[in-house]
Amino acid sequence: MLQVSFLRQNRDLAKKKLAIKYFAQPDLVDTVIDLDDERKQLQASFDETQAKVNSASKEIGAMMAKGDKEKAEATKTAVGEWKKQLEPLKEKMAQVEIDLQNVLVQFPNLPHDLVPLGKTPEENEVVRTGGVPPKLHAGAEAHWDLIKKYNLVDFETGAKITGSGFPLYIGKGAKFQRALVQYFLDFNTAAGYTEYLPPFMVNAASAFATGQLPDKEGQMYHATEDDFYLIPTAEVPVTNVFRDVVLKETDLPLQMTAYSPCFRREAGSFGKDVRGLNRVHQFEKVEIIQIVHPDKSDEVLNEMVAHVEKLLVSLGLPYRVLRLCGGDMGFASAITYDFEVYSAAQERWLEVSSVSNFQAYQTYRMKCRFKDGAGKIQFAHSLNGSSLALPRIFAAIVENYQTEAGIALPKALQSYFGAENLI
RNA sequence: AGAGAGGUGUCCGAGUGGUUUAAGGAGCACGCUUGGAAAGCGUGUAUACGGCAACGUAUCGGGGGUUCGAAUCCCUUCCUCUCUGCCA
Repeated sequence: MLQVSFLRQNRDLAKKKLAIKYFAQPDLVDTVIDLDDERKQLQASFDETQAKVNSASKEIGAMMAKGDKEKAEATKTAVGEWKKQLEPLKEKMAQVEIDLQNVLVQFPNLPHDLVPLGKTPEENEVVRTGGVPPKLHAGAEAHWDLIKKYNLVDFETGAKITGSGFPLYIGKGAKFQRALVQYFLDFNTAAGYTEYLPPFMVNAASAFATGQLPDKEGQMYHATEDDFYLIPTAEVPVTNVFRDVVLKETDLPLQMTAYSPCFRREAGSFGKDVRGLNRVHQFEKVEIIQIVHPDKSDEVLNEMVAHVEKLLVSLGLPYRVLRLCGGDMGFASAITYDFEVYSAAQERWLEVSSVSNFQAYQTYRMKCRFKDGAGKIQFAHSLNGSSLALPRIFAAIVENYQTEAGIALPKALQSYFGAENLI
């Protein structure tokens, strides 16, 4: 959520930046400031009247103590009049605050200065490329054929149990998932991240704090009986650990990593890119999350990108790093780097990680603050990234490491899987 | 799931309608004292909004209500603990 004070001081800049994100109603910036002016005025007159009520009430107490009943009754009548004035003020103030909030939550985060202009994924900027695409043997297959051939994943039975997009991993396929999760978590904790295993359902307050509500309401599975949401990423529960918390400056940076299944309805993504493991409703992911000093978030973002890059290099997968353009970036992000790995058999790039700096967008929403050296309370910055999402990594490894005899494994994974080859 | 007890500041903890402007204690910070430290003494020690400021308003888990006045009474909801039940 953007801060009113910031919009007030940077009205034109905010509009310009919102345009980079293709936000349709830049004039809502003016609406916010107008509503805030109204709120201030209302509060001033409310406070003034309430102050009179409060001090008169105290006087009544003193009069009663002295036994001056008549005077007390007269004061009561006067207070009654003020309270009548208070009622409409209170209602109006509540309404203005709701209106203000409703407008404010519509704003996406403002893009960082480094964010390239552009609307579509084609306009994302390739920052760098690494690794070498393997030369596959003739007759190399896409992962959806390989997993069937070797009985690693059964989509049909998953569909029977739940529905389409809920894969059933079997045998070595299941064990490989476990190996990947273990490897990723170890890799992250070795770099200083603390491991968390969070709840996989969250309440509405948590979903709101990280920006899933109200923006992505329809993208989450909702257990209506208890009003819980199945998490679309571990970012939601783990970032919310620090909701309504005032940290010490020395607590920063906080580095967390968490494994979780992720549940996404993917409403509206028909047809394209849905084959095999490319897009599913439930998948496994290991996430990294940091809460840092605002002066440090640019630097930390680069560190996190380098960390994920190192992980991909260790898997021997060809990859590229993209800096997302304004139109392709997420709602809450100020700047995002996507990692894509090259799937040799599909001959295309698959997104496997997304690393973002949210700056104070989430922390302001969820009131995650810290007390600086001068004793001043400031909003921290939050960042997160996948390290990594499993299905597409699974797909890429299966495809890129296939041989005529079976499927090999990256060295780093062999001890985790307990064999040199997957098949 | 049922019955009961609770939820107060950084922490412990008092407080069943009116100098509570949330007692008292601990911790922490600063000062005095000291050769140095401890003890002792003094001062300070939540957040948000409004205001240049003085200050005002709100907040005793959340929401709502009664009252001139609510931490205190009522309703509702969430959470914690104890017992019972069920269960991995």
